[in-house]
Amino acid sequence: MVEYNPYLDGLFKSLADPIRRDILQRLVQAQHTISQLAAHYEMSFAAVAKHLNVLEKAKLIVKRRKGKEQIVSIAPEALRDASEYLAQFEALWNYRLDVLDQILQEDD
Amino acid sequence: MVEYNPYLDGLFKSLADPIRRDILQRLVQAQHTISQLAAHYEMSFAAVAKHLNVLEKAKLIVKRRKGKEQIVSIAPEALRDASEYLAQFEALWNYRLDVLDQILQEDD
DNA sequence: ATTATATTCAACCATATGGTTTAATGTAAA
DNA sequence: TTTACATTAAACCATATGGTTGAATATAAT
Repeated sequence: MVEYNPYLDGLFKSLADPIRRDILQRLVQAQHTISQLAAHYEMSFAAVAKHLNVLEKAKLIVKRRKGKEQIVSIAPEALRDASEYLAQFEALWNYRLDVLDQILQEDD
Repeated sequence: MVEYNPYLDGLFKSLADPIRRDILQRLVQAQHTISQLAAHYEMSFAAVAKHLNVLEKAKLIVKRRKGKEQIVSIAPEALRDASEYLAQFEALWNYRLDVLDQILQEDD
């Protein structure tokens, strides 16, 4: 009955880290190279690169090479997937409230 | 510049686990006692209780005692918070596209 | 061809996470 | 007041995570 969806695992796991959310905030406004992103944080370059790998596996960002640099940009489809997953709860929840309403009306 | 929001950490971390997502799916349809929930999974009772603690800390569920049982229900506000956080990206993204449009039009 | 820059990879470490089992606690029922 | 049931807490274990440093690789610039 449990629908194992590793894609959602990676998506939400990515979003659970404040550094990764901050990276997404920057990327939604403009693309950056890996170095440019790394310069904003106090941790090592390698640590930021690891965060980017996590985001990339979750399909939240894409990288493309330009010369010796790598340009990182956001991939909003995954954000939408996460958003739609949550919206589905709201739909179920509203359905439940409707059913409750009907039951109450039947008491009249 | 990084907005450390531990509330979002807990929210998305909770959603990153398939068991916890499944629990939320069940709860959005009806409330359950802890035992009822635990009966659906192959892991130990204690493990399920731990998952519920994670969800409770994230404010995704609430428990209330009824006799010797504890009744678990969903707390949809937190789901909405997560949903709104993601929607904010979509807004920023659309803004960025608009700006891009304007720049292109200025070339005419 | 050498050197500098940007990135990736590997080894390592401390802590967090998700599971276990067993003991302790709170509440209801006999 | 025992006894049974539901839950919580504690101790423990294996693996994952997020960080480090240093070496290796890829591309550009001299």
